[in-house]
Amino acid sequence: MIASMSLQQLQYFVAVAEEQHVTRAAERLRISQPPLSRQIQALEDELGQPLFERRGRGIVLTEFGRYFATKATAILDHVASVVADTKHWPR
Amino acid sequence: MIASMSLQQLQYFVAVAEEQHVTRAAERLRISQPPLSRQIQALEDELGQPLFERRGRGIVLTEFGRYFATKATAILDHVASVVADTKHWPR
DNA sequence: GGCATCGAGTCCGAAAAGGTATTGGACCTC
DNA sequence: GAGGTCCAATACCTTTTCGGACTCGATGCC
Repeated sequence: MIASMSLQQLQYFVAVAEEQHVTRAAERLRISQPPLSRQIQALEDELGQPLFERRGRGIVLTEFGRYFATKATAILDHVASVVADTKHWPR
Repeated sequence: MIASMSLQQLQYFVAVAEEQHVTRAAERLRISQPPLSRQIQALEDELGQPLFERRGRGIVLTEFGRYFATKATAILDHVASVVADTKHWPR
């Protein structure tokens, strides 16, 4: 079992990582800021280490966060390509 | 956006595909049979085509189902390897 | 026909996700 | 250095989703 990690969490995380800004990412994702903050925290709990440094005003990716962002992006790309492939079935 | 497909759905589907039996898969997944049937239906709805043929007693993978099972397994393996990698951070 | 098997349908309770309002800390300006 | 602003975190509540118990309908077996 893959713990409880979800694709949605990965999408949320990548959005925040790209924006480097929770509130802007929330707008992009069309949800409000608090649930997004909570999902990021939940993901950090699952991974056992922080993805962002909290800095009074704003957040910054940790080194681990940058590493994980590339992994998360790869997974999402993989899923997207599978979904795209299934559109062309039967081939 | 990757629609609403979830890793859990993929895990559920792969379990059913391997068992070729919803009730047994449900036992393996430690959930009851009705929610599992519903998740499979939801996945079929998202994909727009059936993964199994219903045969009064039991189910059988469609050709598309077999194809998608390989894709789903690959995604889950990918995710599992990423999770495993993160355990070894920093490296 | 009678019975066992198995997935689907129904209904309800539990858990998870999302929203609004607010707080607390940090930076900036004057 | 006090006030204002920005931004994420927290508290609290609502809504949606997920899971469980029970049942039904269909099928295969004797």
